[in-house]
Amino acid sequence: MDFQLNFRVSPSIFIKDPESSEVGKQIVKHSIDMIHGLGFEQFTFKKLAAEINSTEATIYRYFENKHRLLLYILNWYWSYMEFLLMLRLQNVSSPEDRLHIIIDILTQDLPESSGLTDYDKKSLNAIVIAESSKVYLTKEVGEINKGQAFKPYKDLCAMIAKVISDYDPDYKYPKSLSSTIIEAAHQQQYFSMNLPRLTDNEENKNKNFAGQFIRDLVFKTLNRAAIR
Amino acid sequence: MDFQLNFRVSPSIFIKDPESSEVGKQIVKHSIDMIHGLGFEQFTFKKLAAEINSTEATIYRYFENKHRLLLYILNWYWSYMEFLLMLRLQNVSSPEDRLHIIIDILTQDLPESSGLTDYDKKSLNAIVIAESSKVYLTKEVGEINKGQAFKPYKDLCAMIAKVISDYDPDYKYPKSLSSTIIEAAHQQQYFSMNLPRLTDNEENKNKNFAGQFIRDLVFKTLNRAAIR
DNA sequence: CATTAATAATAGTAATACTATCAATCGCCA
DNA sequence: TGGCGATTGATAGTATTACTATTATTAATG
Repeated sequence: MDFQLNFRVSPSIFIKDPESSEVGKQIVKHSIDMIHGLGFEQFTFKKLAAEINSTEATIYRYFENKHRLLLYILNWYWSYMEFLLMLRLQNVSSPEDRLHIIIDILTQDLPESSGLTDYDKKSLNAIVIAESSKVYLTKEVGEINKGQAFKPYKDLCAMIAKVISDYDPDYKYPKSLSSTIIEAAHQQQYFSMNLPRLTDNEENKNKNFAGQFIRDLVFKTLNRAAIR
Repeated sequence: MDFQLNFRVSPSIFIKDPESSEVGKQIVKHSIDMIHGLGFEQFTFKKLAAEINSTEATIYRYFENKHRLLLYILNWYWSYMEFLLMLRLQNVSSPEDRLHIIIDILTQDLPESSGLTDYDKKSLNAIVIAESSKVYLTKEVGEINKGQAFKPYKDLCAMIAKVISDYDPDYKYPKSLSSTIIEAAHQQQYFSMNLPRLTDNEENKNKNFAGQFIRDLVFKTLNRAAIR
C-alpha cells in the first residue's frame, strides 16, 4: 500500500515540494477548504496566508501562483482516483463489473479518510466538481502540458479506456468516452445542484442521479464482447 | 427572419443595453476578438478600452464586470444556436434527421456572417469552446440564475431534449443527454487541440472528430421509436 | 438654440499578484 | 558549544486590476 510513493507530481507544478515540510502541507490542506468556501476566483494567497498564520512570501516559495496550486490539488486527486480504482478493481475480473465500479467511483463522494491523508474529502469533492476544468481551460495549457502536469489525468483516462476496450473491443472511442464520462460526472452533479433544468434530476431529489445517467449511457453505447 | 427581435437578453446581464449604441456594439464585437486572443483571465476592460479608443468608465456603464460581458456573449451564442436550429430543422420532420442536423450544428464551426451580425465567428467559436463553462462555474451561479441569465442555455437544452424524446420517447434522460452532448462537443474539440491523448483523435488529424464521436454516442444510446 | 444624455478625460482607491530584503529561528555537523 | 545553511517570518514595495467619482465635451433632440 505505497500510495505515498506512487504520488509523484511533476516538479514543474511546484517550486518547492509542499510534501517536504509542515507549512507546505498546511498550504495544501487549507487551500482545499478555502477554495471550496470562497470559490477559486475569490481565493487569494493573502487570505490563505492569514488562515495558516504564515505570509504570502512563504506560499510563493511553494507555488508560482494559485493556478499551480489548484493544478497540484487536481494532480493529487487524479492520482488518488487511479489508486482507488486499482484497489477496487484488483479482484474483479469481469469487464462489466469493472465498469460498474468505475462509474460508482466517478460519481460518488470520495471515501472518508482511510488514514492516508487529512484532506477534507467533502471540500476536495466540491472543488473537483466546480473548479477542475479551470485547470486546463487556460491559455497556458500548452506550457503546462509540456511540464507533464496532465499526466495523471491522462493516465486515469487511459486506465478507464482500457476497461472500456476490454468490455467492447470494437468500440472506436474508448478515450473520448472515458474523458466524457469523467467530465459529465462532474457536470451533471454541478447542474443538479445549481442549474437542475439542464438535467433530468429536477429538484435535485436523486442523490446518485449522475451515476444512473452515466451507467445508462455507457452500457447502451457499448456492446459486450462476445465470449469466446 | 426576425432574429434581432428574438434576441432578448435578460437585462440583469447588462447595465445599459450594448445594442442600443455604437460604443456598445464595439464593446461586444472587440471583446470577442480580445477574449479569444488573450484568454478570459488576461482580458481586461482597460485593454478593451484602449482597443476601441474609449475608456474603462464607459465600458463599466454597460457591464458590471468582465464576467457579465462573457455571459452576455454566451447568451447571444445560445440564442443564436437556437435560432440556427429552428431554421435548419423547420423542413425536416424525421427525428433521426433532426438529430443529425443538431449534432452537425453543435460540432461544426458557426456559419460565416449571413449579414445578421458582424461578430467574428472564428473567435466566437473559440470562446465558446474554451471559455463558456467559466460562465456558470462561479460562486455567483445562483444569483445569475435568478436573473434569468441562463434561460437561453436552458431553452436550447430543452429544444434538443425534445428532439431526443421524439426519437426515443422512452429515454429517461433527454435533458441530461442534451447538456452532455453540448458540453462534450466543446470539450472534445478542446481536447483534440490541446490534450489529444484525452481523445481518440490523436494528432488531431480528424477535423470533425467530435461530431463523429457524439453521433455514435447518441445513436447507440437512443432506440428509435417504433413506427405506428 | 437650449437642454439633455452620453461619452471622454482624468483621477483616485482598494485589492490583487506578485518580488525583494533582512532578521529570526531551527536543525545539523564540526 | 558554536557556527552554518536552509527555511520562514516580517515588512515593504511595485505594477496591475477592478473598480468609482468628478468634471468637461460632444452629439442628439426638440
